[in-house]
Amino acid sequence: MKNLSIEEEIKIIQKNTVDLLPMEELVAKLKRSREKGIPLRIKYGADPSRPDLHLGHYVCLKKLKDLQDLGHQIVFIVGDFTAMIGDPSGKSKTRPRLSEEEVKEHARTYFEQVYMVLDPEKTEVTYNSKWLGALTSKDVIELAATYTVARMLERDDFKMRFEKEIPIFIHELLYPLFQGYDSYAISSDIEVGGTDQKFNFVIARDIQKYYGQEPQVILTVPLIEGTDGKLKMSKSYDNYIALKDSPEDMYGKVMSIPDDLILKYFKLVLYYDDDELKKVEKLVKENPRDAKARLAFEIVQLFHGYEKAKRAEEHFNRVFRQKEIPDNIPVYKLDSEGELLIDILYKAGVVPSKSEARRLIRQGGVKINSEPVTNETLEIKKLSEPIVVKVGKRRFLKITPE
RNA sequence: GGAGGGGUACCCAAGCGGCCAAAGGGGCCAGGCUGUAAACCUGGUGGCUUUUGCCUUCGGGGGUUCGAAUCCUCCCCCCUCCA
Repeated sequence: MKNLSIEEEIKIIQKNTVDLLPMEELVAKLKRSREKGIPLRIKYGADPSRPDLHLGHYVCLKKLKDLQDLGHQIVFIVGDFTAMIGDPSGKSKTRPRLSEEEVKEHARTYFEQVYMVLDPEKTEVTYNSKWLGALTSKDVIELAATYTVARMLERDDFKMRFEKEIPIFIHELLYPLFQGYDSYAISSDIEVGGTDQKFNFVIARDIQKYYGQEPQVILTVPLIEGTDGKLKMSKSYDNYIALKDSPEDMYGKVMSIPDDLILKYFKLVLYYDDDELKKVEKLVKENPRDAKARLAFEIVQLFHGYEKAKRAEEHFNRVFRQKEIPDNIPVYKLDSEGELLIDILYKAGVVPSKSEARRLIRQGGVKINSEPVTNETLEIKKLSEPIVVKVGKRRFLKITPE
């Protein structure tokens, strides 16, 4: 990697980014890094409020991996202090603040997932409570004096909330400043994040300058839409594909994305280059379903390996294309007295309430051995052999005689 | 500190004494058509109950009333303008 030209290195860094600026500063940093043999410090801040990392995070992690492979130093900041504030970025609401215990717990599971992509040996990890917790009121006031309210309110999400008369709390205005202070605290050379972070990154530059430090370069990666194809992938929209999803779930979720997202996923998740993308584009036009199946396979393979991807694919074809029954389904042992079907579904946790079970039956969404159930009050009595109940498209329950 | 507007189900939003488990839209779920795509059509969307029905819900507490999301009162919260 060391014998790349700066142009080549920049090309790698630039791949799949939205912003990479200012370019001159990046060039200067890279040059100096080479001359002095000191890697650049790459900041990645994580708010440990949601331990489930998804493909949206992956796009970012992959970029960090590029930089790590180029020999730069990833500095991973767990925002344990800022998590107690709640990042207002892209939010329409104030985020709940986390307790210290929650943060610690979340941070642990966070790393498990991060190290699916990054090399733990080469990743520096730190917590921002280390320096933010040490600031005195006087320090905080000094920090707050670096920015004006008007500039802070220029931000899209604040502006939107302001216009829609949704509350903005003072602590939320402080958030970008603290995040900027993080950059100063670790001497960040480049900060990496989604495009929704751009504003925070820009503020960080000002703060670094204020404290007499060379400002960081800003690198943003695109946000990807979730399985609904509309909103950005996020746990709160429940449209995410988690890195920890089972191979089967992951495969199925990819298959449910809208067609016009296929190419984007190939590009951002699988990192296809332009030539490869052209071929995929052709396939998408000719046969979108196959293109998506390939996408699903390759994404599962990326996180779970070939064998499991293969199995996930077979599972999908069997259950959803041939409408057969999957092999691993929950089992419910029937009471010897016999029980109402709705009670069984409720007790087995297949439906959240008995009313829900009733509704589903009424609408033909419940099948026993492929036959729709029409009787809401169907009672399951002694069985000579197990029966399989299908609820909706993907919920199954096997009921066995005692 | 003053004046005004507002808080309704997952979200937006109507209702402003009984016909309100609460219009409409979005989302979501199920069915149809499909490729677990999109679009479209149909139905559903608090809980319990076989139907009747019962219970809990309209920021929170008290009250008026045969009866309250709707009226009164106190409290909490949000927004706007003025200071």
